[in-house]
Amino acid sequence: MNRGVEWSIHVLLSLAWVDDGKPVPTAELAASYALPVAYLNKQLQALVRAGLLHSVPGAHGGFLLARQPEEITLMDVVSAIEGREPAFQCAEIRRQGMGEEAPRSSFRRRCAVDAAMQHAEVQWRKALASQTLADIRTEVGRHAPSAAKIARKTYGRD
Amino acid sequence: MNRGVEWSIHVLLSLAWVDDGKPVPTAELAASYALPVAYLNKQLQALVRAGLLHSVPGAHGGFLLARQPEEITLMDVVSAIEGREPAFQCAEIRRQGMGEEAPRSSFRRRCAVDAAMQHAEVQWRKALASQTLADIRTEVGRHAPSAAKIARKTYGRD
DNA sequence: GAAGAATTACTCGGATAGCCGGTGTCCGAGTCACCTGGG
DNA sequence: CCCAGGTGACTCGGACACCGGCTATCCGAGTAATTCTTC
Repeated sequence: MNRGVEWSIHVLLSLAWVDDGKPVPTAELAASYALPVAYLNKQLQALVRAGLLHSVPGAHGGFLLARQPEEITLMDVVSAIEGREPAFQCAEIRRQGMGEEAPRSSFRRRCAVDAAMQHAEVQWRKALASQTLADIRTEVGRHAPSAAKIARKTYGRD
Repeated sequence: MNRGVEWSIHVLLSLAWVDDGKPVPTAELAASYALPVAYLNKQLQALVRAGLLHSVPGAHGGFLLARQPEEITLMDVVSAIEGREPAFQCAEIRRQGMGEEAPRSSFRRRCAVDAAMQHAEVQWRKALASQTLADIRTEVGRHAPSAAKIARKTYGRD
């Protein structure tokens, strides 16, 4: 899985903690987690295209959440970075070879291998879609209440 | 996801259909699905290392199942080809930056982001582990009963 | 005709290139804040 | 003192290299069947 997924989730969490209406530039976000600035910016652009972030160009610009944390799921983040195509892609190799002896009707139904693999992938997607940014924010706040305050201080919001 | 996963599942299914104790060479398996012979052989070697296949060297050699189809899950196949490391790997970037201001105790518990991602991945693994080769064989046999016969004929077992 | 050894054909196994996508970097377009000069 | 224009700095956005892993291929090691020679 792409590295940008982890980066994106942490950055979105930071933006959820700040939440003062002012955009946060990539440089500050990158410094918070010791990440390469330009490459993180590339990932954030993907989040903008996916509608998760809103970008403000120009001086004192930056990024801010485009939706409420309750409306952003982990599935949204993964889809934005990794794309929406399934990891397992059936190439229908069952149709090849076999001397073309199999009757056409055999291929009416979906490939059973594909169905089984997609079923597992759906379970994964459902688990990701059921967890929102707000959920994680709450979970972190329960065991590390200082995280939010540190975030605001790091980004000079206090 | 690696192409070899799809290939492996179909090949293992074919071997489950033949099931006459005689090994099937890579060349015949590859011809069945119009796959590159040498590369398929490489994937099958991975299945041998994982204990799913048994290889017979020399003339009239080939591969045969090392376990009963009921004892081979899709998780086994995916692990054999893709490895056992999780797709999402937490780099603990939360520890970086932030000016090292966060108290050590904050990092005692596992990273919430990692926990959430791993939870989803576990759902995926459970779905894969719950489906065996025998299940898929049954499913295919229900809607395409000729598959088994064609397989045996293709590999010259009739 | 039978037995044994050499030969041949066949198959797995690992070592060796090619290529695509993720990773990382750099520079230009656009925007805002600040400074300066004039009224 | 107030305002307008110009200047500068800052940030996003897309275009340009680099690299590791998947993809693909080839050749050697090992084995079984076959053939030939000899008794």
